[in-house]
Amino acid sequence: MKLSTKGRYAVTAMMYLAVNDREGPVTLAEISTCQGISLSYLEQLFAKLRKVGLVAGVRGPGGGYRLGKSVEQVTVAEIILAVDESIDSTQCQGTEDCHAGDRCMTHQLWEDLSFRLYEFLNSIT
Amino acid sequence: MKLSTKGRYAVTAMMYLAVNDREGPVTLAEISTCQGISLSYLEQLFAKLRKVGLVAGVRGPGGGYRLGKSVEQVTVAEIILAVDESIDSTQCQGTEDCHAGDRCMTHQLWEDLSFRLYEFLNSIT
DNA sequence: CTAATACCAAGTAAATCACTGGGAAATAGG
DNA sequence: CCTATTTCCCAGTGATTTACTTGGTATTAG
Repeated sequence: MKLSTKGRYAVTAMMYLAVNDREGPVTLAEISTCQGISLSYLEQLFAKLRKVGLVAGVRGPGGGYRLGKSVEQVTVAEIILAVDESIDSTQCQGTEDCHAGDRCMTHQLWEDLSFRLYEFLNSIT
Repeated sequence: MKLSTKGRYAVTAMMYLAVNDREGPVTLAEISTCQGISLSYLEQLFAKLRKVGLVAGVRGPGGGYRLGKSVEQVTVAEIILAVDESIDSTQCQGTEDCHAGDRCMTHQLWEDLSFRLYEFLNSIT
């Protein structure tokens, strides 16, 4: 799980999409000028969002993007995982015991915390 | 607010420190072999942690690091903020209204979410 | 005195970030 | 059919960050 500007861009863009959904598809150019991100960078982010079905593209003039699911079904964690490829788990898993037979107690603690964070980020847009 | 491997390293290292605190200071070399991080990289992380008083170094043989505060007073958010320099806020703050007088509604939404995340990360080690 | 440790600084390959540029494909409106 | 608009696609690029390496200096227990 990762949380950087990239993920923030994706989340705010999705929020923008959710807010302005009823009036037809939303142009990437519009989001670009609003959020101050370059158009092509947004394209890359939305390519990933489209790949997991979070958004759907509508081509041609008057086109743009709309949400792929209903607003209630989209979680923040989902968006971030789609855009930021998640980081690998910890090393030293079970094989080597770190210190006096502690057996990576801290790693387990971290996994607990990580899971709680993930659960938290499943609060709806 | 940022959340990457760097922050995770710091948090797990602090956990390790908290667990093995009673038996004197903990060596960086020990943490290094346990977590699979290079010693000098750990030094850099602990330099930042020491700067904000989260840890205290003990020099000489038999030395190492111990916690700067009691365990209950250390929050995860604190550790991450000490290590990962936080990212700047959003652009377009109030000055330019994005679309049909929306006035950066999505940015406000993001700030709400960001604040809730921060509040959540103030759960003690 | 010596070894172990924290401290400090500079540099480095690799990855990632945010962006630029150039296009192809689809499609609404004329 | 033509054109403008938009999504889609791909390749490259400077800046920044990551995680590490190297080479030291300062402190102190034994």
